[in-house]
Amino acid sequence: MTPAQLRRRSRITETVVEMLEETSPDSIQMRDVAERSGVALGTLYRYFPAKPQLLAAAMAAWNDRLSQRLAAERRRRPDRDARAGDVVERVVRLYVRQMKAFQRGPYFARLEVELQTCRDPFVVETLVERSAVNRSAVLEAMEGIPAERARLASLAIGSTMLNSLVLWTTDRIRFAEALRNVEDVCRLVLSDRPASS
Amino acid sequence: MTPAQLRRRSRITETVVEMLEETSPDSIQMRDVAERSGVALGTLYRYFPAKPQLLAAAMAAWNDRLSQRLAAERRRRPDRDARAGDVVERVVRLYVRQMKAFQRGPYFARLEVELQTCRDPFVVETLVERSAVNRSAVLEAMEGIPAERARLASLAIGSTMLNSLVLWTTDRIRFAEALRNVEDVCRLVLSDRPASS
DNA sequence: ACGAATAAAAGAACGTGATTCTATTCCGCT
DNA sequence: AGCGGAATAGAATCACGTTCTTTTATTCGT
Repeated sequence: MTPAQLRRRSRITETVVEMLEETSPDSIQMRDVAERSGVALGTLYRYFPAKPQLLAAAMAAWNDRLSQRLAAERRRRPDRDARAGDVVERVVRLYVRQMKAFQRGPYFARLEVELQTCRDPFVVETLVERSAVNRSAVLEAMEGIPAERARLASLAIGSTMLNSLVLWTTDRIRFAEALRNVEDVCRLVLSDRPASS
Repeated sequence: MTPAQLRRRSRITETVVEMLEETSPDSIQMRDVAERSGVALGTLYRYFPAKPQLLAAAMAAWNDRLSQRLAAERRRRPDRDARAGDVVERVVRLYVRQMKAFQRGPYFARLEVELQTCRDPFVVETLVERSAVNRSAVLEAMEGIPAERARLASLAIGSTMLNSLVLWTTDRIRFAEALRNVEDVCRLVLSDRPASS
């Protein structure tokens, strides 16, 4: 892929990211994406053979942007590092950060849900990659917890986060409740609790 | 609603349930539903103003059928009652049963996921109703656990179940793993565990 | 620097499936 | 009998993703 092509490609995904800041994934049309990113419809389809793949790529771009911001933040304030504080605190911080990002970009939350439930193999592939990256961050924050238990805990927390996003984006709960769900489940699965709490 | 209309309505939903036994929700077409249930397309739309509502109604019908079967089973084998065994056992039994039902009807699993992420207010309404019914069954099985903790536990387990269904239906894990996820999370959130497990 | 190849542009055309509309016929009721 | 609300049958509409066609740049090997 030539540099010009890479530029074109990322111009497209950036356009979609911009659009997702103000509209929902399913009201974004391929035509509009092509137009707004100054590319012909055929070209758009050369780069992204189907809409879900385009959206998945945009989601990945958004994610990368956030990771970079996170890394920069860490350099500035090492006290918020994934190693600061006790396990529960660290993990909560990690997930709360993700939730807050979704709060700022509700259409990204919808998209996340849509992609998670998407059967397109290409999309699944990008999901698997993203979850691998994510897993390592979570396991880092859970350092000190036995592997099997960490796996289960992150499954439970991740599932709760996704479910809370679903409930939030379908107006069944408010964002504050969604956030609290995630925090509470973190504590539930991570804290050693006395035999009768 | 006249009895004839009730009959017509349930003939439609039964047709959809039948179809869901062999095809995925999105390859079910409104035309076919109308035809197979011996009703005109316009009539179908009179009863169900949009496809998701029809699917939601079918899901509800399937659910009811299962609950009835469950109730019958209980009458026959009281040892499997929601009150038999310790808490963990009871809750596990409850969720495993649901998972197995989805295993038998994989397209219902897909539909469940699709409905959960659906924004149509009518669909959300039926979901809320179903979750209320479900909540009471879960709380019954969790008798003896403090209310707040029970709420959290069922949130975590329910979320894990949904997420596992998603992972399964998108071929990211096998059914056995999905099942194990749910069981393991049940144990994780329900058992009192020693301070260093 | 020249002529294939390959990529991009521009936009028309296609296809699918949900939804809506129209004209007609049927039923239950008084 | 006769009125009004269902139901029928099926055509018509519509939105959008996807594909195709034609024309115009680029790229690249030599």
